[in-house]
Amino acid sequence: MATPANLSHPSRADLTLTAVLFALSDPERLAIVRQLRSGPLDMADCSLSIPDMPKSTKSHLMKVLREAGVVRNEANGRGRRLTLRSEDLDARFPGLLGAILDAPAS
Amino acid sequence: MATPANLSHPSRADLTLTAVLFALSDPERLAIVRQLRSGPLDMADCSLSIPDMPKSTKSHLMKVLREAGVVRNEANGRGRRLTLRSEDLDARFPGLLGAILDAPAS
DNA sequence: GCCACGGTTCGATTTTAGTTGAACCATTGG
DNA sequence: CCAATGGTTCAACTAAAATCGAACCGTGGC
Repeated sequence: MATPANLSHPSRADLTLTAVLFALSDPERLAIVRQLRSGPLDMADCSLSIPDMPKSTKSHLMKVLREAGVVRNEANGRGRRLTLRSEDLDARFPGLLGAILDAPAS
Repeated sequence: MATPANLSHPSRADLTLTAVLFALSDPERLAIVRQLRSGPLDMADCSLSIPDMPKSTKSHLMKVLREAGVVRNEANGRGRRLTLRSEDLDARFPGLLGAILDAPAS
């Protein structure tokens, strides 16, 4: 199951535009999402701009993305598998995720 | 010219995705932008969810939108004319504005 | 010219978000 | 079973954003 307690994810119907926009308005979080575009990734494998970021900070970034419904975070062995919730996002906000991910990386 | 000093607007090339997303991640600001979709509006005419909001607060909302490059704010008589910078946004982030404005109002 | 109107700006305060160490928890490897 | 790995959670702190009154500024009406 999960490492410590199962993490809660909002259902598709509960996604709100403003929460999604907010989650993606941080460069670090956006960079994470960009990495997930090509498929799920183990959390340990997703690289950050600050390589020696404390794990609690990294975990917090993931929490914001998860609570906004952008990312699914499930246990996988002793680590965590991160998945972009593209289908849910596309269903509720058509074209949004694509437009954001296609935008210049800046 | 302007009412008090000319307001500065970022040029198209200086727009950043994260600043735009942040500006639109607030429900009040997003509501303003939705009103501007059908054309420019005098600031006094754009309604807010809180009708008796202090003018300094309203002005601050506009500032965030302006500094992110979402809205142009120019003097017009003794008031202010607000314009959505759709062309600039579309040029730099194709599809983004449309996807956001087409999303459910929530 | 003067005053009311619509807005911006400043500064102080409150609110919200980010950061991080420490404690804790499952899982896997040995 | 034990220790290391990979992550979450909590609490305390710092940083950033929102709020709003007061002072101020152009413009237009009179």
